[in-house]
Amino acid sequence: MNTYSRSDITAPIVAARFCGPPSAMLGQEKVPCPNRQGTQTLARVRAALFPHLPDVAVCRNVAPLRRFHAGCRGVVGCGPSALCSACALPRDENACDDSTPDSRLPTRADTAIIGAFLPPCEETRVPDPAADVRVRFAPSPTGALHIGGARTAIYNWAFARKTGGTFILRIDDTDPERSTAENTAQILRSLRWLGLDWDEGPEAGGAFGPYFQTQRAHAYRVALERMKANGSAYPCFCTAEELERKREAARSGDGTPGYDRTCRRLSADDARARIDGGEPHVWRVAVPEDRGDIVVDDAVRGETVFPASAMDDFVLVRSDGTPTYNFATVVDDADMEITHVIRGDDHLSNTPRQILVFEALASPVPRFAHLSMIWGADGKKLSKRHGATSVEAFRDEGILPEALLNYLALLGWSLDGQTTIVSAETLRATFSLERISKNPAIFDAEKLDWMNGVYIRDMPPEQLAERMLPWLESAGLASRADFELRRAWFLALVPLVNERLKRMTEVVPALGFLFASEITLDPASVEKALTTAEARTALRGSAEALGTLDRWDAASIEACLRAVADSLGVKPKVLFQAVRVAVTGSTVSPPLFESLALLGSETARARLVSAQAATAG
RNA sequence: GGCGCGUUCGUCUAGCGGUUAGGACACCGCCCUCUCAAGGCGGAGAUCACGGGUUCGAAUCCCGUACGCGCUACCA
Repeated sequence: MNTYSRSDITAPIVAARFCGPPSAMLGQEKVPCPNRQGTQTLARVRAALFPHLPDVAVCRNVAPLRRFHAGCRGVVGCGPSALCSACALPRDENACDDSTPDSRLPTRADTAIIGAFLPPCEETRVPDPAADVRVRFAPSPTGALHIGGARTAIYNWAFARKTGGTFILRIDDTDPERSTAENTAQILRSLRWLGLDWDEGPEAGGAFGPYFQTQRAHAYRVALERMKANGSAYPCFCTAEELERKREAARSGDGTPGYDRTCRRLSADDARARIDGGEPHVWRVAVPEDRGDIVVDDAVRGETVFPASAMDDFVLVRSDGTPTYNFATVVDDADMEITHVIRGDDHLSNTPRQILVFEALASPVPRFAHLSMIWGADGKKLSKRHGATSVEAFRDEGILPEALLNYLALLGWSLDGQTTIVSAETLRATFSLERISKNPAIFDAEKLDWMNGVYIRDMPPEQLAERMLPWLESAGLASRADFELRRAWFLALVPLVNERLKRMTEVVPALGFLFASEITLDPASVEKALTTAEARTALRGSAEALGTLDRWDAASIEACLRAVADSLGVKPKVLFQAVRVAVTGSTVSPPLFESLALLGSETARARLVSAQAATAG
């Protein structure tokens, strides 16, 4: 492992590819690029604005904030990953710490502020979206991961895997009231349970962090500075009451609601004076006057056009300094170089607003793909009333992760219209944005159950046995030690149930009679199969005959019982049902002879006897 | 109110100008069978929301209408 310490920094000057005004340039040199073949042009620039810094160079369009050790504060834009440009050592997240910033080096905020004053770079990097896909799933930890979010995560993951891109997990925890660490933990757990792995994000690290919005305050500050500098953001001092009044007026008026841009007309001096005077204010985007209609080329919906006139100067930063959602996500997406935004339909109307911010930041606008919502069976928004909605609830109700993944993947996406069983492997090999459907979908729990059954049936026996154990354990019927001790016996359980289970929760009711020492006979079953004199005779005959068996296996038991039925003149079916109820407690059970074989001769005969006693009177 | 999105069997979907509108779940029937399942075979189920166009021809393209949903916050 490569280690790194602050003293390893030999040059106090941070260099990067330079594209600022020549007057600011102190020197220029071509150096070998540490990250790829060839050279890059480095420049040294006097940043007069930042006297506490040494000579600094930045390029605003070459991803100025990327790819350096967390503690290095370096700047570079050259290829994905590999070396830290400030120390030229391989990046190793764990070896760096960000706790003691070096005052000689520009902070991230500094570099970006400088960038804002520089003209656009001639060599704007044109990302090739096909070659370098970066997608993100950005849940808000205000609750458990629900199936809508899970589906969004699945699509993002599948798309990243299919394209060989990067899947990023980011936590949108800007709502301090409702965001909890436990929710975050649960979301990570749910994603992992589904088999989704992320390349960057919590517990995975990555060069574009931090991945929690609450830790990204500086990024929002920097972005706002840039927007202030290029005139795309302005302070607004209007009070809530004033705004409310304006909204009312607009709503009853010509039908173009939104902020009336009063404060946009303030002079710069005026605004500065009021800010300096401590007057509370928010920051708004200045939607360009000459901006034409905004078209969103959505991968799912095609081109949708939003009239620019409908865009008002919405708030970017609240009066308490925190960013609004539409600002924060864009800053994050821009900083993290997200190429494709795959998310819920409810954000489609926000997209033109966000595009405006991307443009103001001079960042490439990602491709969008908006997914339709998932509804409950009644066509209403999914809620507790519809039963399980969180991933963990499905887990607890005996749904297999691969089944939930499969079901959710097909709820809004199709491979070919025929295929219904899609493994994670085929998903990651075949997923495409083009085959996402536009229609909202209603969640069909019955189909999920069917699919779960398919996965249970198709599972290798050893694996099913293994997966059944936790359910038996939590019911107090078996233990791990038990399982290890009698592996063959547990394995033999599988064929009894694998064709009969829809959910893993059914394991215990289906197999309980094989574990419990005592069983209770289901009254309705007794009524149906045990009340006749014929049935009691059958039980007695069966108990006796089985006692003489020297081979205790399914075939022998079957032969024996058929012989008993024959000699007693009782219909085999009648005898079997009587025995079934006596031994399993119910008219519905796994196959009788196999069940008896696994139960053991002793217990089986004991139950036949006690059932006679129970029904005698 | 304004803007945007959506509408193919009960449900999920295929379809991208010419199909008997295909598949899956659920449902019904038959077969198999020691119960329940699973499996096999078959069936019913969609005037492609509605109304206009364009076209020789439209579920597919265009325009309206209806209904549903989203956004229109110093929510996310």
